[in-house]
Amino acid sequence: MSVSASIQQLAAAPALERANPFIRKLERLGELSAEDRMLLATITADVIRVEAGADLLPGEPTAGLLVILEGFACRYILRPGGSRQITSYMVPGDHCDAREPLGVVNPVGTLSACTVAFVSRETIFAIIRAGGAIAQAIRMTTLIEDATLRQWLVNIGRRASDERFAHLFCELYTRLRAVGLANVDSFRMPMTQFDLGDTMGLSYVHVNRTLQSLRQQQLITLKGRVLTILDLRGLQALGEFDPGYLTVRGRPAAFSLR
Amino acid sequence: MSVSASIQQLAAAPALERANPFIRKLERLGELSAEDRMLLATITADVIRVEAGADLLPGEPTAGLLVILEGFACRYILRPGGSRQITSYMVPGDHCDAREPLGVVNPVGTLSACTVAFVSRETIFAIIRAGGAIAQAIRMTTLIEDATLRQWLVNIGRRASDERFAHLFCELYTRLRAVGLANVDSFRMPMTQFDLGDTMGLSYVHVNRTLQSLRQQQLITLKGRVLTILDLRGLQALGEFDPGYLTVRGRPAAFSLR
DNA sequence: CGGAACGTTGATGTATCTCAAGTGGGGTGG
DNA sequence: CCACCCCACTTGAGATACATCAACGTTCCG
Repeated sequence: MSVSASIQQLAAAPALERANPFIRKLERLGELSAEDRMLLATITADVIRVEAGADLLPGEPTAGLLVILEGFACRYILRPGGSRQITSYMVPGDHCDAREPLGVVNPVGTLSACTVAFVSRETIFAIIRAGGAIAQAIRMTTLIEDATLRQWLVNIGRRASDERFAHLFCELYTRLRAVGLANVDSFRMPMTQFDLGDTMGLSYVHVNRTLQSLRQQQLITLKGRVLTILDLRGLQALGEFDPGYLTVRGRPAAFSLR
Repeated sequence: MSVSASIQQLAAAPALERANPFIRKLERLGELSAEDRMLLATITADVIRVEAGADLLPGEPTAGLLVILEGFACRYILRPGGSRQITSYMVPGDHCDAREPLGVVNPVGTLSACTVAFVSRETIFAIIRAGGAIAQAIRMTTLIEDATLRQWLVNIGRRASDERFAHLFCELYTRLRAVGLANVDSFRMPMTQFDLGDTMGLSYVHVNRTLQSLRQQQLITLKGRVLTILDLRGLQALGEFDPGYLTVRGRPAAFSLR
């Protein structure tokens, strides 16, 4: 063993924390202590690997929190006729409540192979009860999710197809950058055009034509599931994208009503 | 003063509670004690009257909770070009957080004249902290709102215009019945066809034609801002409406992650 | 009685859907 | 290593739901 190897080993724990997108996300939303980060690393250490196109819920009946560590998942609703509406994307670092307290289920499916952690109900309740920085950060995520959902409503309800994708790509770019999963101008986007259609309320044929239009407008390239943003300003302008809804304003309040 | 007058006075407090839609809504979502109901009546006693077309936020900078007691309001998002997307309706009994912790505002506007109560941040925080039935019920409302938003996404993203309205009318009927503001087959629906268009992502002209289609299908009548449901089963079938997302399943969990 | 806001109707344009037939690439089995 | 296959992507043509523009009717209120 060389000296450099032992140095690497010493640095291993913080490096793992940096690689854990759940920690990376939450530390932007609250002042996490070293213990908080350690705790988050511990409770998400037990992971499951699932393939693309799998349903994650209802899975573990006693589970409290489902955390995506790698890959893309989504929440969706199926219509009786079979058509599907994706209601949110879950990218690494995102989580959702694995309970179903309402009389209707909102399934979670994978859009790519995923690494997922389940945090038990008892564990997460204890953390929430303690009311520390983690609890605060998790409350912030629910506000951001709510705002994101409302933005999607504007997107689908009021914007033309190319504007919808411009907005979506800007949102994904921002979210993925926040957890270190986007390069300067590109990121991996594993969903199919079929999935994109179910996200935007469009047919997959029209998705294809819209993407071609965005390519022709010199805004993006998309090849082999890698999206490259050629003109970020242009894409933001077309999608009317303002990242404000994805970030907390100033110091987060000590309490949230949720 | 007659005897009957004093009897009426004796009965006044419970009668007021029954008339308070905030209490009526929350008591369906948690086991409120008599003290809880009294407390809710007290904290919403200080009301403001606002006309239609007014903005409610940002209004009281220190406010914690905005509660609609009479009338319809909505949350909406304006696009730079001026077009509007309504992201949720607020009917009597509904509330929202009057804070704006995110870097983007989501205004609340009235769709009719409204009676509104502001509950101070300190008051509501104390209630949330105490963790009683009221806190529990309020947490449930956020779950229901989230589920409702996702249903709207399906509505706008995947359903034809007549199906959208069928779903919306079923939802409103269910919500208004829960607070005693719908008759057996009709309720007051004060928004204009313009507002309905901004809700469903449709032009107001198409709203008008869609409503005519629903009338022609013998499903509803709509005159003078009163919607009458002629065929509830038919309307539910057309809108694929399942009220499950508006109700808690079984006994609400003692804790919610939110 | 007049005006403003809301609702209705018609004509025309267009974004998006549906149906249908390819193309391309990456994995698998022979 | 090649052939094949499957799945995603692409392209074309025709249908349609919805938007836009413009005019007119109606109701309500001052």
